[in-house]
Amino acid sequence: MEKKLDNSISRANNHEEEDIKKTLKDDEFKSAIEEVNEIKLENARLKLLLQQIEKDYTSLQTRFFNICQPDLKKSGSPTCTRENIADEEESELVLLRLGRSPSPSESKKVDKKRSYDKTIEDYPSCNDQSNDGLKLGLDYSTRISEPDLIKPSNDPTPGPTSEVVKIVKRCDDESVKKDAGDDEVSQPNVKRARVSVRTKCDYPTINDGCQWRKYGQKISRGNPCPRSYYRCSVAPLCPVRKQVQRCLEDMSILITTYEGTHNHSLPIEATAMASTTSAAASMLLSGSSTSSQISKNFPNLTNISKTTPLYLSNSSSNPFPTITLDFTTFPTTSSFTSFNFPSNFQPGSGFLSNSLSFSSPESTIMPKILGSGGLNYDSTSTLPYHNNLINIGSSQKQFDNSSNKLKEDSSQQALTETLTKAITSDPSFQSVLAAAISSMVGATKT
DNA sequence: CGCGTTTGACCTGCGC
DNA sequence: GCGCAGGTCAAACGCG
Repeated sequence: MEKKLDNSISRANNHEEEDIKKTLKDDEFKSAIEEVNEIKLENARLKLLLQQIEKDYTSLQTRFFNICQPDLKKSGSPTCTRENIADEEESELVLLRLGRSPSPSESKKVDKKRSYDKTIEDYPSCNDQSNDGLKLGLDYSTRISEPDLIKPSNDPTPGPTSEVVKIVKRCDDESVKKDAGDDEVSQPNVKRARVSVRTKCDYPTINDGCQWRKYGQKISRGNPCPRSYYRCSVAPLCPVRKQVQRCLEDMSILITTYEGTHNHSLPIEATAMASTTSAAASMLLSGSSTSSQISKNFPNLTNISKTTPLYLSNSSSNPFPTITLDFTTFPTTSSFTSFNFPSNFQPGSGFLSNSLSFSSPESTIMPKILGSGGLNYDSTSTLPYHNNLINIGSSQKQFDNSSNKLKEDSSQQALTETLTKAITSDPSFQSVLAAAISSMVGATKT
């Protein structure tokens, strides 16, 4: 009897406990839900705050850089730290390298020069090319099969377009030896690459967006037109130089030869030309580690320069590898808005023969290009380095008039795959594409 | 007055 | 070693 009572009592107690537990759990659950909701709200607030901070940060970066740039230019003493500059560049700027960096000997020379020239150490933000700022690296290494190297240059068949890129490559054995003895053995040619640009221009010089200061003029042998020497005046220590000379055969043609690497951020409007010359220089240098290697890779280049009209009057004595870009079909009057890589690069020479055509500055928006199929890289070609056409811009003539029109109908996925394949398989394409993108970014920003 | 251009002198590398 | 040619320097000059 007692047992029964005990059992009933204990049962009642258990029941009570369960009820209590249940209510407690409900309360906990409710409070937990409330807590979670609060956290969610807080999270949303924080997200908004973070977005606001990011926005402020970006705008401050822009303002800060705008303030820093004139300071750099005027006083020559940077008012911003290297980290700041790097951060600024990362968000705002494209640092373009033409493939030349000051050699130690040049640095010494600079030290001896004019009093207002500060030492490179005084100029960390300009000097340090390995900083973390956003740079447009245009390095590329060729993958040429041995038969290609040996392939003779007996067939200087011009490319499909009438525009001619004359690749003038002189590999003076002496300079090669000298370069090999240099401190910068790893990139002996890099600092000597020159890009010559031929344009029809009525003005004394083309407006490439950069600021230049004339420091000399000389009448060179074989051309009565004086050659003018310009230095980049954007930064006091910028080693980039350009020579401007009228073409002897056609006075309306202006030959502008760029040499060196901008060690500073470039104005947006200067990126188009700088990226073009960078890409050209990269193609010229083509990843060969030594001058002799380049000489071996491109045995036909001397023949090309001899068999085609050559407008570098000093080409015979020019010890630097020079690539000449012919833009004479695009009259260049005020600014350099269109440029073209003609397509007569000889596959056997190690240069890819892609034709890069930017025909309109106003349609240079990357998503549009990718989305519209305006950019076409035919990866199905049996010769992946031969006659591939890249057509970027609003003008669809080239695109429509060729069999490439079929590509318009291909699916977006196929296009993406093709692009991916093209980009990953061809380093040259990467460098050209990088130049294209940077110039387009510049065009869209302006 | 500051900045850019002009121009003759000088430096350097290369070929003979 | 010498001469030539390309490239650079720096004082003079001009312009706004």
